[in-house]
Amino acid sequence: MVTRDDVARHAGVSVAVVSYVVNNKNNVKEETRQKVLRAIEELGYNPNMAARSLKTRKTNQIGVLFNNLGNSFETGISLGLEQRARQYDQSLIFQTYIRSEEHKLKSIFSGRTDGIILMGQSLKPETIEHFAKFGVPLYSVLKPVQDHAYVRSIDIDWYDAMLKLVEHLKSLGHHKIGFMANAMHDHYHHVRFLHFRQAMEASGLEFEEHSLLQAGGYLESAYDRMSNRIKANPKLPFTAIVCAGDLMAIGVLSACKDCGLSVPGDLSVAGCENILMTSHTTPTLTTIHYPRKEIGYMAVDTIMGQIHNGDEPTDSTFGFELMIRQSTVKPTG
Amino acid sequence: MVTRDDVARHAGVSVAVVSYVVNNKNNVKEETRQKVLRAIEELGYNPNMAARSLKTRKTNQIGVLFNNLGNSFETGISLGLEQRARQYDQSLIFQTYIRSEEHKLKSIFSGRTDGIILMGQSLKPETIEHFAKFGVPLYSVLKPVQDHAYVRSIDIDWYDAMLKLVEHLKSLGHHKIGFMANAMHDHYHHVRFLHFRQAMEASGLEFEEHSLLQAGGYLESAYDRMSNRIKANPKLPFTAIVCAGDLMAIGVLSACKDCGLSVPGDLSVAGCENILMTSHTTPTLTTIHYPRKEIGYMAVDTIMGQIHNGDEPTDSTFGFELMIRQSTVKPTG
DNA sequence: TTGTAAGCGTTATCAT
DNA sequence: ATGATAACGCTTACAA
Repeated sequence: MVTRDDVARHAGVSVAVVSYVVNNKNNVKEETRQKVLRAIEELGYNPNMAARSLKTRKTNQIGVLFNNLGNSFETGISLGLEQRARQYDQSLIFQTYIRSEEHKLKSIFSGRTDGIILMGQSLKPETIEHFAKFGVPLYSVLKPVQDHAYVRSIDIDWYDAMLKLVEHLKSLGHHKIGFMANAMHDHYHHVRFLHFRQAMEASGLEFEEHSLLQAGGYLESAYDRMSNRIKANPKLPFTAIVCAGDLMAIGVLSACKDCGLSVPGDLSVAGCENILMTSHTTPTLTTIHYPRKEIGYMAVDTIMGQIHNGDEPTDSTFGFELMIRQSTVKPTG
Repeated sequence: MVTRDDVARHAGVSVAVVSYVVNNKNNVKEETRQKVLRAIEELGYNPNMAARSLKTRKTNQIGVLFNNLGNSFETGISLGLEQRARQYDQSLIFQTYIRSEEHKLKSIFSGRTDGIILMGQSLKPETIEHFAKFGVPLYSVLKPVQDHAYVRSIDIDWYDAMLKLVEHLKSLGHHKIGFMANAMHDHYHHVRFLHFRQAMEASGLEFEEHSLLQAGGYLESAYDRMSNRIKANPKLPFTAIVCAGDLMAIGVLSACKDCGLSVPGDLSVAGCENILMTSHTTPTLTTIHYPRKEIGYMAVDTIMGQIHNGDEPTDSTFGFELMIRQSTVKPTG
């Protein structure tokens, strides 16, 4: 490892001068600067980030808490996060969130990160307050189920989105609409479910508890859940189903195909995210466009404001769009 | 921020003792240990990782170089990396690799990472030698196009895989086989392409240059490329096409559908990765199963061996499996 | 069993 | 314009 001392010695200046050059201070004679730059070049010197962080109390790293790296909805958001973070010269340090290991986050991120971006997780108050105490900003993409004063978020207006989707289905003639979501109560799908129910009510439609299908994870579990449901009783209590995640909707599509249920003939299916795949399924999938990249950008902008300017973040919502495609049509009969 | 000094003062012991306790040294009286633990608890203390890294010269962070966070093949590998890294208590710091910004990696990772896992990138020799000089191990999932003595890799045997795939198509009666890949010459698709050509030759089939379709990125660009190709001349010079990436294959499927070309009736299509989606397309996709998670595990195991035991890594290959599904059948006519 | 103190590679204050 | 030097929070001989 080449240190600043080595550079200083090599260039025949003091360690301070090397720092000045590295940090672009304007108080260094051009000649000296060149000498130092040459030394840096010759030795292949790069400042040690750990040492720098220790001294400056800035890490230039932002933590990102995933739920599932394999979910293209979440990676789509990260794509936005990553691009924007790069512009700020910030590195992202990714962690998959596992509730039973939540306490580890405190040590993992200690002195490692200037702020943390969540993806809808409802952290334990104790954890949140730990970070609050040490002034580490938390900001969430996707509104967490459990609200906490220290964690503001950016999301779309799910109530409005669900209302549009439900109204769309209703206008086609659907009155019995099912819903499929991740079973975890603190999962971000829960927010979608709550708003779906409200939208149903506002539309004068009744939602029946047995029309809620819970599936553990993503595509495969949705496929299994739907297949089993159909096999148990091919007569479904709804003519359309909304899936909290697009991957789930694709699993449902696939299950219907394999079980001989025609979509959209026998059942209309809708998703909630507009991941790329949804325009390439057969049939193409009606869904809500979630502006992943833009929201990723805004999340980074916001947390950077918190970190560098001490901005007080607020909850904000971003526009969505209802994408009507082939998977939703008038119910038969 | 609570420091070790605060804890020491609060517990009425010296700073060293706090360190002993934190690092589970066995030379601390049980009573003192309890006192310290209580102080840690009460103050909400967590060791500052930056400071610890500086002293111990271990960061417990591993860099991961992505090409595209939006590609589920790559995120599938990361899923394996992440899971295994967690077991070693290592954090992953993700960077999207951009060739024109490659030099930045040196500073970004300086003092930040104990090793770096690549995903098939051919780094510039200068960059590789920089990390070699400072003893930062580099290890690649996916064999890079450009070989370098310092960068060993784990991958499947692409020649064998392509041979199996080509033989499968040949046995169905295909003699003209097209190939679609990312155009970048240093992209990991290139490795697949080279082995495909060898496999064609070994199978006694001729590969014609105009049967190589290059598409920039992933699903959408593959879709565009294929659509344009069909529109330009619906009579394709091949009866089957192998796509270097599954997402590309899905794009091709979609393009064929939209252009009125039937798969597998008019054209057989195969992929190379077996991402989850490939078993849910219409038709389901013949592809090569790439054991992403297992390879991710092994990559972490290997680099941990390099980091902690100074192991000399070697190139290794992992088993694959040919997944024959609906998208490849006997050519008509 | 516990404490003292040096040092990891920086930055930043204060002299010069 | 440049140079000493004291932190930053931690680990680890070595001393007590």
